[in-house]
Amino acid sequence: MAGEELVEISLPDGPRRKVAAGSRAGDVLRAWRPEEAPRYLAALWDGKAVDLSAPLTHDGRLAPLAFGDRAGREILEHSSAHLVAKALVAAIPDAKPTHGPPTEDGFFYDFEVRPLTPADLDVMRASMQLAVAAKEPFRRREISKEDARSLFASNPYKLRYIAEAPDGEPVSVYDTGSFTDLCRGPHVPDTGWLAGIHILGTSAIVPEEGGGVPLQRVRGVGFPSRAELDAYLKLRAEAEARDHRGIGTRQELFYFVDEAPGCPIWLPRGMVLIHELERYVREHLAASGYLEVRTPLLFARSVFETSGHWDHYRENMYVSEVEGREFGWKPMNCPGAMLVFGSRARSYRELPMRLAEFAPLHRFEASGTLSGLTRVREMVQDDAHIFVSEDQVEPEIRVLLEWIRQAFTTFRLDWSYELSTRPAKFLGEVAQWDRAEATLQKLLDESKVDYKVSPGEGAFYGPKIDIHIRDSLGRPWQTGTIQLDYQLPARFHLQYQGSDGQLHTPIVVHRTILGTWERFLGVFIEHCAGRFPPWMAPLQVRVLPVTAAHATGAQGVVDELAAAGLRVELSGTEESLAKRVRSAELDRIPYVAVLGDRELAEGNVSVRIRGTKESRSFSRAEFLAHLTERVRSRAFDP
RNA sequence: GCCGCCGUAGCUCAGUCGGUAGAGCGGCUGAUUUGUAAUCAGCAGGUCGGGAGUUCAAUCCUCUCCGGCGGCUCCA
Repeated sequence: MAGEELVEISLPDGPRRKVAAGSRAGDVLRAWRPEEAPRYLAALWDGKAVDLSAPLTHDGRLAPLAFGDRAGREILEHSSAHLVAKALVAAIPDAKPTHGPPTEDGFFYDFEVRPLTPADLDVMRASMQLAVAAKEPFRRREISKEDARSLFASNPYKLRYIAEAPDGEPVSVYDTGSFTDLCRGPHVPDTGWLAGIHILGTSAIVPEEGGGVPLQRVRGVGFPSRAELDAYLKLRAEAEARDHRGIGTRQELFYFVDEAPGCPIWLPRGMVLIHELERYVREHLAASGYLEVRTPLLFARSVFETSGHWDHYRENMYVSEVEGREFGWKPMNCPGAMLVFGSRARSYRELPMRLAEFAPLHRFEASGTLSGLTRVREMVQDDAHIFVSEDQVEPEIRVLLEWIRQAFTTFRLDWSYELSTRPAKFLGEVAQWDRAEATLQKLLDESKVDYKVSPGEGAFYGPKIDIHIRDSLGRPWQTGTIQLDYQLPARFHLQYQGSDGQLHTPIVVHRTILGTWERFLGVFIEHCAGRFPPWMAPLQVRVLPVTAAHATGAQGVVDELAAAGLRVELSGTEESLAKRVRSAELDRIPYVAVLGDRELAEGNVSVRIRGTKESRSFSRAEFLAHLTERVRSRAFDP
């Protein structure tokens, strides 16, 4: 071994080291920063993630990866998936592992195996903990494709991956104790790194390709330590406490009955939320040249045949038969808007013609997809259809993008954009689609926002820009949408007379801003944890007289605030003040005003503002001014 | 729709290894008149999601239907 070759390794921030060729990445990193090395779980070698045990055989750049790095986290999640596979195969030997990638916030591993029971998971958890304690190394081996084929002879999924690997090159496998998995790697050094592994659940999935054999997916998260897992589980439990379904019940906003699955029953307090959203949107409509219409909920089948819904959306529609004639419950407002535009001759002077409609829509969503308010069968959109000429498309959409920005900022939501393009089932011509997609893309680029492109996800009549917001558990939901449609106006034979005297077909921009009241509120309730901004709060002020002797004086304050249009109520005095304060706090009421001898003598109110423990003294006039300002400005916090 | 789990009082949940059920909160009544997150006492609420089967007996076991939850797929 004398006279061994040296290779030059460049480390982050510049230092270079000459080390023996074949030195392990982990050893070089440890020599470089011994105190931080225990956090390193893998390495980047010339930009490619490798095991710490990877030999460095040529000159190159080396950098450490820790759990805090995106790539490092993915390696740990992926290694956790391996540990799940090891545990599951140990528990159920004929299980066939398929693949187990990291995801945005964890990992999953899919298996061809009988449905898993909670007892299976208990067995797996115990076996995983044993493996963690044993610190079993992830040992990489490179073997020929032939050897791999015989090793995985009983697993068609692995055989397919082997077949897809380049010929003539070895494939890598990793041994973890007695378990061997085909895998490109890299992995954490040993299972001791997976002390924070946790199975979140299992579900059946139908693989995209393959012969329709359902697979069982085990989902989980991995952390380098138990403490980090506990912190994650605590955050998750807090997120679950914000679940809009629980808040809806506790605050009596809405509920569901078995007899109307997917159709929320809105209670008086929930209706306040809807009315405030409507008011908010209508203010914008009034300021932006919209006209509001109302069109039928039921249309004869022929209308939907014209619109294309009958061919393209029928499986999601409710249909009724009356006097032998088929009617469809509208799943969208577009057909009605088309009829309104076509109800008489139109001039270019009427464009852009912006028709808004807040009508109940019915969509038959598959039973398994329903989910509280976020996925329902009866919904109301803040919908509008804007009829424009070709040169009005871009300015109109620019205004919409700006309105979306403003609206979601008001609600302090994080939103993201998605550009969805031509689906497999589509109307019209490819060239027109391409042009429409290019227009939307250009406008998004121009507004300098990040967006994701989702090929094939467009509506059947046109491409769209969708807005997504996330619920408390991080699940994304589509809300606002801007859809560019060259198809429906033509199908409805809509025309307007241009300044050139010729007849032209208008283009339609379908758009919602908040999406549907239902889904928007579902997500927003979780976002604000039921602590609604004062302008939305079902009850804005509760006035608490200290004793019955103060009730009359308190009523005066209630009357004063109510006269100013505020939602205010007087509490009884049957319960202790402390109890009533607590109740108001639990009801998430933004302002609690206490009136006793002191306040009545001085003409003040003691106000407890939601989110603060101490009360603040206001004169009555100050309190009213404060409230009306917060409400009028639609401030997020009281 | 698919897979798994779940369904007990208005809400949150306990319980019965098969012998028709209990708590807390909420509600009602009474006493207390209260100074910023729970005053005390009493009372009323349930054919244990629906139906069928097994059994002397089913809320509990089996089947089925309905609904919910987590995923898959789909979507505002």
